[in-house]
Amino acid sequence: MDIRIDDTDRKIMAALQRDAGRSLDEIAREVGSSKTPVWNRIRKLRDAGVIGPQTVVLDAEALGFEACFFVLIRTSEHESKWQKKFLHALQTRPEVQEAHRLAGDIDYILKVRVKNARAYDAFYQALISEVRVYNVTALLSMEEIKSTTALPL
Amino acid sequence: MDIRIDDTDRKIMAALQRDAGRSLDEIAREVGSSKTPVWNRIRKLRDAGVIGPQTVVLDAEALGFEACFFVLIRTSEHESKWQKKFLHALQTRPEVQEAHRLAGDIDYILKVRVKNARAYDAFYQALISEVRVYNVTALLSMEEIKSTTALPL
DNA sequence: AATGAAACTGATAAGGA
DNA sequence: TCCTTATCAGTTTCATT
Repeated sequence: MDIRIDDTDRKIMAALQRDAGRSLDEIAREVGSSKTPVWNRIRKLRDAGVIGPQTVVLDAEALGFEACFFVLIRTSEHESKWQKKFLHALQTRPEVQEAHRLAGDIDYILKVRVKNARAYDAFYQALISEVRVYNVTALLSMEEIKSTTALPL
Repeated sequence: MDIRIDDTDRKIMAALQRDAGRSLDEIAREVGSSKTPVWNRIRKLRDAGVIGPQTVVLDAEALGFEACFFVLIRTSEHESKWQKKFLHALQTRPEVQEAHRLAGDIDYILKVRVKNARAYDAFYQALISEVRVYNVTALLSMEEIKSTTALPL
């Protein structure tokens, strides 16, 4: 299950991150190779799960998602039963775009994208009624300065 | 520049978010329409900028990006000259995957993806030597519970 | 919205460095 | 082993109906 990733693989992935909606020929030209080897490498990386699904970036604001919150959560509960329920709630709710378990003082951070402040409140009320949390701080984004999923390969 | 987005448009975008690497025929089947109208709608949405670039999701861990920090920043400086410099620093540094200006107590939040803790420290030192900040708190992610860019259309 | 035609692309096979 | 070339079914793109 070990996979060797060389420089050409990295170049291909960088090219795909930049714009995955291009032909193999164009990608191949960009990385200085040709169709077949590029295709084989992409397949290899996909099979290994290094390259995941292909998506499009949508304009959240244009689609009415005008509010974005970062939510800092502290909890006193750390039993596996509680955690399971909490994780399930996060996975299920589509407004949760990111969720991380943290080291230290704060236990979890969420990124929550909603249409407006009222929708955030609805989310918040639903969450705290589902699982007990000790302390919640919501940080409201005023401006998205940067947003990318690209890794600096 | 106003664009009307109807239910079919939303279905198409939802389908593309799920998996953009499919043929028009498949997308059309999924949304219950056919090739030509779907193609015309996608083109319209792309031209309007609602549908943005196409990318691939890469496995950060597999590529050696094993550390992810959320960085909370407070600053005392609010002049436009400082801000310009700060924003430029964020835009330029590839380890910054997200940056938001916040309302309230904390001024900015960053999501920083790096290979390891040492790389984070290098980033941090470089940042504070470039621009003055009053207070920085780094939250270290132990586990990425959820990560998606999909909007719940 | 369906048809259809031309250009382009993805996917694979065969053979070479 | 990895690359190049050749091939062709499938796909995109777009004009016409």
